[in-house]
Amino acid sequence: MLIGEVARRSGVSARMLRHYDTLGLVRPTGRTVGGYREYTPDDIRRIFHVEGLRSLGLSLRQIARALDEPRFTPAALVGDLIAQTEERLRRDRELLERLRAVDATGPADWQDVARVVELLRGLGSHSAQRRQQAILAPAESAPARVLAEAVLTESDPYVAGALRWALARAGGEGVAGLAAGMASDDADVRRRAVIALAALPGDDADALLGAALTDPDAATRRQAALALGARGETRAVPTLVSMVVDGPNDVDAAELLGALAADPAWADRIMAALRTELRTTDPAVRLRLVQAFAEMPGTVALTALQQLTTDADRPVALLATTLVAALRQQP
Amino acid sequence: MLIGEVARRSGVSARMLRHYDTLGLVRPTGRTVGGYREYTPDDIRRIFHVEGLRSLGLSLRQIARALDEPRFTPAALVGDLIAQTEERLRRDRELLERLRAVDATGPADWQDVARVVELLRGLGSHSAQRRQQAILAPAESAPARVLAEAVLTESDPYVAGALRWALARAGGEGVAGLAAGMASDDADVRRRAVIALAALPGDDADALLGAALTDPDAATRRQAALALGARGETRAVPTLVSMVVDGPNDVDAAELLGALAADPAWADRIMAALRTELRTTDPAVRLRLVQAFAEMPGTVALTALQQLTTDADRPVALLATTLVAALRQQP
DNA sequence: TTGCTCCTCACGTCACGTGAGGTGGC
DNA sequence: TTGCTCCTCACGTCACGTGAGGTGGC
Repeated sequence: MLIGEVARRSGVSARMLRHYDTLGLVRPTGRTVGGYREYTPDDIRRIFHVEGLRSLGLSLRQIARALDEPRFTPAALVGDLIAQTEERLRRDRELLERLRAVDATGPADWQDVARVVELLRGLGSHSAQRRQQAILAPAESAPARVLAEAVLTESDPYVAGALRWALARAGGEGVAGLAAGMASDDADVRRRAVIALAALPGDDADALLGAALTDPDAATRRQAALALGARGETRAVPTLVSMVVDGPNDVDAAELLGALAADPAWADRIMAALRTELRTTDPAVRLRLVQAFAEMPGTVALTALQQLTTDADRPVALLATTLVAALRQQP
Repeated sequence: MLIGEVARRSGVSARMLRHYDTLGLVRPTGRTVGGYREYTPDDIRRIFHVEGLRSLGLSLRQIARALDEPRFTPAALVGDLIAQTEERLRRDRELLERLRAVDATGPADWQDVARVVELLRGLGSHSAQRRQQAILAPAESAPARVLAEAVLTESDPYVAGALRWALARAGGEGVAGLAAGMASDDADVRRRAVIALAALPGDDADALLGAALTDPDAATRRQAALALGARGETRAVPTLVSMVVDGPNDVDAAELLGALAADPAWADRIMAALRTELRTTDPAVRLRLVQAFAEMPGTVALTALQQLTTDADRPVALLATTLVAALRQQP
């Protein structure tokens, strides 16, 4: 069979078949009188053989060895090819991430692109100091989306602080980026998103924080409650009350409850909730609740604490007495 | 700054810096008297600029355009780069799959490798006929692992049949491959795995089929019960009974229950289960149960059906009468 | 004689690495 | 004078595509 027909049947170009011939990879068994290459069925099988190995990513030289040196066994080479392919996949995944981040900022010119790439490079550094610099360096504010992505994975507290600052300054797209973080399976990521959202204004941020009150992770719920409480959102009250009961951040929670109790209607509800919790017998919990009473607006706090000065629970009565005295000293 | 120091600081080789110069990409602003390239801080910034764009996968010529033609805006090119990277990722993922499949067969020589590649190519064809051919062609039996993977995704019933046949012939690793399929989130894949397991002998296959009795997908559970019932496994009884009640494959299920009832102890249990179900008022269910009675061993069936000839439910009584007559005719 | 197929030789691609052979500045 | 750095020119890599210029067989 002449080279043209072989090319048509095998899908390998005539040029490549001549190249295989030059390399000694597939030598046609015969030539016509006119010097035309003549391929036998065996030659053609060899061509398919070669194409099969090529589809695994072997180079032509590797294939030549594979076909001619019986000693050259597949085991090691296939392993190498797997490792190389995995490495290429890893790099390409990283590249795609960078490209998507750049694309998301909608750059107007290549100057913008270069800035985002540099920011990403800085944020991807292993040195916390480099990350700091990358955040603080840009003259204009960095793209909010990129900062939002970074704040979701930043574990260094100072760098995270800088990121939140830059994010608040950048405005706009930041909330959307953090919303993606709220959908993460990783509780740490959700918690970081909540902390960053706390610093961003707007109804969208409010809504996301509200949703975070029912987060499966307790620390995330607490951060959301603190953020909402600070924004004067009474939705946070039940979580804040449970924070007083459970301990972590109880002082902050109590302070926010006191502020929310400035509204008399809410003062009643909050006091009722705290009194219900006081029925427990856990002494530590009762003491935290008494301290929370002291954060309530003046009269409310005094009335409640005075009743407790005669409580059967001795430490509670003592603490209440002390707090009443302290409150009376402050005009 | 001379080229050597620039190379050291930027990480770009001196050779590449000269190359950038030739391309006009980064031309050092000055030359010393001796003709040495002299880079200014601005030149160096430009080098970093170039490296940034290179990290996005732009070619040197694209970078040259990007830096010199203000009209050449990023939007389209970045989109193209994303598309190209996605395409490369897709190809590399496919390649990795092929390489892993080849590696898993532990080929002794390149002849083996080529055979597996050809089999994979055939199994990946869009034509069902090609897939058939690929399965039936190999002189030695094809690697079981590859066949197992293929049977999990094969939707053509004839090709799937050929695959199961080849798999049973190949033996060995097939069960392991199907076990992976049992862990799939896709109910279709699990069902195909169960059907293929049904044709493979051994305790491992038994165990997997047993586990499939509690599969979330009803069709998968039914296939598992039919397979286990056919192997004489009484574990399948509850599912087989519910198949008689629910309808699909009720005739097959009843037949298998009849066979399992050859053991008198199990005959009692099966009859008890069927009688319990007979308390329903659904006429179709009752008729299916009556028909199932007829599959029980001789005396057991006759006794049960005779009682039902006087059932208050008219169609049930008629069917029972007919079946009693039919059973009496067969010696 | 006219298309068509085939031949060999050779250049271009892309981002470099690696010399060879020579020179400038401490 | 001796290293060191720099210079230009040029070849090699890898798997091809694309001519140019020429020839064989229907």
